[in-house]
Amino acid sequence: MSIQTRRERERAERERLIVTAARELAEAEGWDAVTTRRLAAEIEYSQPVLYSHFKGKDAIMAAVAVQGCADLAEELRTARTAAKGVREALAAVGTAYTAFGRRRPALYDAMFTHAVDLPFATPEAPEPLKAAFGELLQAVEPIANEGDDPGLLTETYWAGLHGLVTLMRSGRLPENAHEDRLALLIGHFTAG
Amino acid sequence: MSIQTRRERERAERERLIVTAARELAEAEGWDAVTTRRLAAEIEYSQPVLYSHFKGKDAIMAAVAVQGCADLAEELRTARTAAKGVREALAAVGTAYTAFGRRRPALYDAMFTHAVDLPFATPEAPEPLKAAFGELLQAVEPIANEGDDPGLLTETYWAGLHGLVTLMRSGRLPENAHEDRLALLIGHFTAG
DNA sequence: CAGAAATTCTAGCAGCGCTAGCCAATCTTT
DNA sequence: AAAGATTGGCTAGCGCTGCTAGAATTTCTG
Repeated sequence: MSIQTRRERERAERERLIVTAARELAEAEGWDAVTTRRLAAEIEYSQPVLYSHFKGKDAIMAAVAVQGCADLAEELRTARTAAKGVREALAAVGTAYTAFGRRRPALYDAMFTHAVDLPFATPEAPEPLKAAFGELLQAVEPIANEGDDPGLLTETYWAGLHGLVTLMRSGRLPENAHEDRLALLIGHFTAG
Repeated sequence: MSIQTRRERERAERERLIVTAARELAEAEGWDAVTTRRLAAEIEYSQPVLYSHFKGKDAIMAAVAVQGCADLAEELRTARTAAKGVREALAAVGTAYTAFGRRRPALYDAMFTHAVDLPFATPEAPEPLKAAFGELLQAVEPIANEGDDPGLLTETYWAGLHGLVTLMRSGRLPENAHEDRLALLIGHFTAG
């Protein structure tokens, strides 16, 4: 029993090592640099070891994405709780969200851009995903007009933020006017 | 001279053939299926011929994206001009945009998701890109509050639409509530 | 018709995700 | 404590990718 648990503990630790190495490598050099060979070298094991933990590279990215959602949720929470009013909270959360996307592009891509086999808008979604969405929801809920579904409104607000981040990051929207666009988006959501 | 022009004409025709084949293959089986070998077989030439026309696969995708923007611009124009009022026009354009993204996902990805080496928000941007954005702009402009930059407002509206399309298509937003979210987005932009 | 020039093809490189099958270290049993 | 069983990691390699060098063929020129 003790030996068994020690092994399981070591395995879990190595799994965390893989996910952390993948995230750090992706954040440092982009996901293109995260090859299974490179990742294996980074953790000082051979390639097949990765496949004893994860089904494939996509599953590793999914694990990184889940971890990233926890980070995002925390940052959103901090921003939201520090804001004074409901309008300020919505703005703070929006600013924190887009800042996260710009500061950690590779992580953001794993979370919200890359095609990934994760249940999102369902009860089976991993806890960190629901937590991140929940932070948005708590910021949006107070400014929802009666009759509006807060969940749907949050999804729509999220889509706006996501669009801003991705279009800007791919060079389709100029970076310098980001603050103005964000203000416009927030303004149109708080005005309603 | 005549021989020269004939050759150039044939070359241009083959280039169109490549772009069309790439688009059709992508729309039929997804971009993963568009390998240089497969594409070469499709146009009945050998692989290196592709590289005499385009710098690489990404350049082919960029060409497909430009073509796609022309398509989108046309559909947006149709939707906009058929609408009765300014609010209806904004809604019609938004609906047409998201419908385009859902109906032609591979094309949409090449245009707005895939990292692509195209000048977007500059005067040097290809004409079809500016045309597509121009359609959005013409729909947004009439509902802009005074003091708001219509260009920035259009970019923000675009971001909202883009976010809805991409998050839904990647399974992060449930498909069934799309109409409701779109209505919310439009509503918050027309309410101003 | 022969030489020159342009164009297309064959063949191959390096690297990718992923896996079969061997080998060694570890645990169990006598 | 030695022998057998089992777990686990490694080496090597498959089929594929985007891309390219250089041979070969076709086309035009003198």
